[in-house]
Amino acid sequence: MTGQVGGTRESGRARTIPEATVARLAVYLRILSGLGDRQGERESTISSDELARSAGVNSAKLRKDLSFLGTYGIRGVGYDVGTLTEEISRTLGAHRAHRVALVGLGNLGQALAGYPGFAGRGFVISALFDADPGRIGVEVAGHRIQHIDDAIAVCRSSGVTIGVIATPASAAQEVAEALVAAGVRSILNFAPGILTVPDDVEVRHVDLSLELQILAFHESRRVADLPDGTRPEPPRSEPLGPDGLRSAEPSARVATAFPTKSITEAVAVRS
Amino acid sequence: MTGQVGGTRESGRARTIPEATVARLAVYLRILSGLGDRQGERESTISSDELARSAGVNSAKLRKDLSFLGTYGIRGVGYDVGTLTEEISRTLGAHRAHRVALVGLGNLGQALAGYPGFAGRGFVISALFDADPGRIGVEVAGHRIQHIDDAIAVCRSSGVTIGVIATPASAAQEVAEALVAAGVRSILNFAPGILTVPDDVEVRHVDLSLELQILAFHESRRVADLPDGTRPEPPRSEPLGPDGLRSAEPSARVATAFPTKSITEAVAVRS
DNA sequence: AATTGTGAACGTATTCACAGCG
DNA sequence: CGCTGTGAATACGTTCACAATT
Repeated sequence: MTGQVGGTRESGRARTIPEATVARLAVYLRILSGLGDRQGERESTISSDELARSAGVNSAKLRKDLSFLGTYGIRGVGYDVGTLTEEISRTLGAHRAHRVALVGLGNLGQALAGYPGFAGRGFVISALFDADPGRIGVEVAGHRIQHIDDAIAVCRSSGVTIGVIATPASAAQEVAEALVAAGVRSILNFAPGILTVPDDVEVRHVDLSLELQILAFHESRRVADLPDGTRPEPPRSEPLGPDGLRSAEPSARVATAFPTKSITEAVAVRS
Repeated sequence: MTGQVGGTRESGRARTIPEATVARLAVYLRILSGLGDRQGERESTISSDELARSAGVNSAKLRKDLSFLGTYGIRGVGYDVGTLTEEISRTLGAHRAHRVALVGLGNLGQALAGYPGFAGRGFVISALFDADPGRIGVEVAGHRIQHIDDAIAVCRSSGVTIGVIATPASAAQEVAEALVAAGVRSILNFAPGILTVPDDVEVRHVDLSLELQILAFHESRRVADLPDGTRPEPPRSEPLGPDGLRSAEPSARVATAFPTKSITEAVAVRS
């Protein structure tokens, strides 16, 4: 929320790093990491322009981002891949393994438990929790699911620092409180809805239906506004329908309030 | 990327709506929708302050957000829940059902197929695609998985407007191109890595490992700030564990480059 | 000659604070 | 009197453009 995230380093630069930059550093790191073994040749440097293109940003932004880490580039040459990787890695805390507790093992939770991006980048799943008695004891991704009521003890004793919530929305707040009580200060929340936590707890919220609605907004804008044929109504279309059948379906109108509330499965309810 | 998203309405206000506002409108809408039937009583108005609190934003921001839709509040009173719901809904295109194609039915894809947030908010899954021959024909969430090569024909004829990519990273670009060829202009991408698409295609990227890394960064900052300590070693323990149990594990050091590249499952590779 | 690092300009988003209105 | 709507102030983020540097 602050937009600026602090930290002090012994020697030189790097005082605070903007949030937006932190997110991109992770992207750069992924690209740099992939570079290492992908290129058979030993490419040891990369220019801001090249890296920026791979990351889908412009090079000025990239250079400014990197400048928050200190001065690691070589003018006229570029950045040493090894050094840069190391530096970003250090900054992001990617040197350490972080122990993760995953709460809620419905469809989504199970998918997350097996997600290579978790295990593959220094995130170690240390515990799985659920409230459903039918799930307790079941093994998923090499871990036995434990009851959420044991979360405090288990997380504390195993040093969990990151919690992932993949429960229905109705359980999320409660789970968050348990995680906080267990000393977890970083939470990744997949359940819809706001989580209320102490100020020193960092919450990131991934809201799938929100993303879809943002897309839907843009989608609607496309076809809206036909005052003067701005949109060439181009490639798509097809014998899509009788009258200028819109991409969206006007007939299948959707209630504004959410319809069924049918908890088809675990994962996340409502919305 | 413009930060401002356009649209014209016949009568009055609403010219362009900031991206940040669009995202929050979806949040407000969810809250308003939930309000309807949850409160037994017929609460017909809500103040900016109340709604803002539910949404986790401050009330000035909320009012400014709503002001982009037009003037629907009543001074001294608040907003009529019904009107406001309707207005936001219209703006977000939530009146229409949007047809969604989901590509990649590994763990994550299957979880998404059953996700209530998709079906529950006007998003209709119309087709499922995969490239794995072993999955073709399998039924998931009431749909038979089809081969990705058929995506163009199927999406066109069924009027799909939104594509969701839940394949491994290696397949994502190719899939995106197929979707674009099929006329899809809105893509939600769960695969890590950049997607290159034409300018008029809107891509939203959900990157799970990125989120974790951002959390890890903050996690590291918590314990960092040692006067000199090169190796950020012992995070001051909290009222955490018994002995000085560290939040992050210094021993289980993690390679900078990604380790195995083991494509454990579908979902998304590397990172 | 090529490429970094960065101050200054610009654009976007948030917050303040209060006039205007029901 | 309470609450909205919004201009003005501020904070944040991106882009420009060029001097510094290898």
